[in-house]
Amino acid sequence: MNSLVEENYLKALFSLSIQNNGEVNVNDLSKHLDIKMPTVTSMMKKLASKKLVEYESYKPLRLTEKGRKEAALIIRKHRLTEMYLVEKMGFGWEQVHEIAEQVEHIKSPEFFAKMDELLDYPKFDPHGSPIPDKDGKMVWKTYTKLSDCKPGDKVTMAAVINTSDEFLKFLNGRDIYLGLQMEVKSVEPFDNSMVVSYNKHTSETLSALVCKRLLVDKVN
Amino acid sequence: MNSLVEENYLKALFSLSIQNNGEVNVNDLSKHLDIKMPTVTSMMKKLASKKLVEYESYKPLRLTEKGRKEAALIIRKHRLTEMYLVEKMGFGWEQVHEIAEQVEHIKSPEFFAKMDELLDYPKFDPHGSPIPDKDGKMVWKTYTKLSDCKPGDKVTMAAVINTSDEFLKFLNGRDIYLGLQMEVKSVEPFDNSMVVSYNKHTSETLSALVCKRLLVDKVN
DNA sequence: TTAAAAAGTTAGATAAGTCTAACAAAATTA
DNA sequence: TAATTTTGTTAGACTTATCTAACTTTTTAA
Repeated sequence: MNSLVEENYLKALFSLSIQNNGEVNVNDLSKHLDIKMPTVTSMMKKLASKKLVEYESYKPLRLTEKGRKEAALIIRKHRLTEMYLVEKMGFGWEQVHEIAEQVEHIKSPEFFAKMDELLDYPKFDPHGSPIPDKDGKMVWKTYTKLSDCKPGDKVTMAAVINTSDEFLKFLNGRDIYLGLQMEVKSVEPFDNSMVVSYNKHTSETLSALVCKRLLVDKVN
Repeated sequence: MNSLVEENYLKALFSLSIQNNGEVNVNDLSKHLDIKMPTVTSMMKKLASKKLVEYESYKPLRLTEKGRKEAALIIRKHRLTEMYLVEKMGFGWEQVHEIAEQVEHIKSPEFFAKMDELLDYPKFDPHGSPIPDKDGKMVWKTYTKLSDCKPGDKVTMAAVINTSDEFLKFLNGRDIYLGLQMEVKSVEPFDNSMVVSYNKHTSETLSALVCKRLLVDKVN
C-alpha cells in the first residue's frame, strides 16, 4: 500500500511522462510538486525499491509498468470523483478539482465502484479527460488544439488542458462548455489570438494562451 | 488547521467524554485509539497548547469548548457522509463506517454543505446517532436500552450503540432496522436474553449483549 | 574545448507522530 | 497503612517526509 505522499508522486510522474515519451526529469517533478530536488531524489529511490519507478543516477525517471498502472488507478479515482461531483451533486466543473484531489486517496474499491455504476461507467471526466478503467487502461483520443485550427474550421469543444479554477471560470463567463460547436472566424497574425463564433456569441476573441488550452474535434 | 491525526484524537475524546461527564483517562483514550500511553500524553500536551484540551499532569482530560466544537464538526462530517452513502449511493448501513472514517477528514465546507442540502438537512445518521449542526450543536434524545425494557413493552428501534460491521450484519440477518416496532415477549432471568416479536418474526431471541446495544423509544 | 550554468546527489538537520524502557504518582487491596 | 497494581510521565530512539548547504555530473554556451 502506498502512502498519500507516494500517490502524489506517482500521479505527477504519470502526468509529466505523457508530454515526454515516458521520461521525466527530477527538476520538472520537483517544480510540479513544489518539493525540493533532494527530497524528490530520495523519494525516487524509495519508489524504485518498490519497483514503481526506474531510477539511475543522473538519468531521466521512468514509471515501471506497475507504477504506471498504480498511477492510472489514482487518476481513475480522481476523474470518477470529478464526474460524480458534477453529475450527481451539482457542482460546477471549476469547483471539483480541489475536492477530487482529496477524495482520490480514499481506500475503498466499493466506494469508487459505486460511483462508476451510478454514473453508468463514464469514459471521460467533466474536463474531457479520459477515465482509466479498472486495469489502468485508458482510451487516447487525438484532439486538435484550437490554436492549431484555421479560419473557417468548424469544431466541437472536447476537452480542456488546464483545469484551474480561474481558467474554467473564464470559460463559464463566456458560455463555453464541452460539446459546444464553434467556428473559427479569423486568426490575428500579430498575437495569434482568434475570433470565434458560437450560439449567441457571434464574435468572441480568445487569446493564444486560451486557444492552446482548448482541445477540439474538427467537425469537417 | 488540525492534522488528520489530531482530528482522530479529538473525535475519540468526544466519544469517550460522553460516557463519563466530560472526563477522559489517558489510559482509556490510549486503548480506544490503539496508541501507546506516552504518545497520547505528548499529543494531549500539544492539543492543550492549541487550547483544545484541558490537561494537567495525572488529572483526567477534558475537551475545552473549542475542542468540543471542533470534534463535533468532524463527527458532523462523518455522520453526514454515512447518511449520504446510505441514502444517495445505496450502501448498506453496515458498509458506511469505514468509508466515512476517511471522508470525514476532507477539507471542503462546500462538499459537506452540498451533502447536507441533498439530504434535506438530516438530524440523524443511518445508525440513529444525531448529526451535529454547523455550530457543533446536537439534539440529545434520551433513548431506552432494549435491555432495560420489560415483557409487554412495545418499542420502536431508534438507534444502535455499536456500528461494527458484524453487529449490523447480525441485525440485517434478523430483519431488524431503525423504525421497526417490536414487542418484548419475555426476559430470561438466567442470562438476561430477551424474546421479542416483530413483523413475521413472532419469537426471536436476542442475547443480553445485543439488547444492551439497541436503543429504543417506548411506544406506550 | 573549456568555462559557466543547470540539473542531480549526498549529508545532515528538522518536525510530526509513533515506539520502548524506566521511573513516578495514584489507586487498590491485603 | 503499607505493599502492590494500575495509571501516567519522562527520556530517548525510530520512521516518514521535508528542508538547506555543499558537492558532483551533465549540459550549454562562449
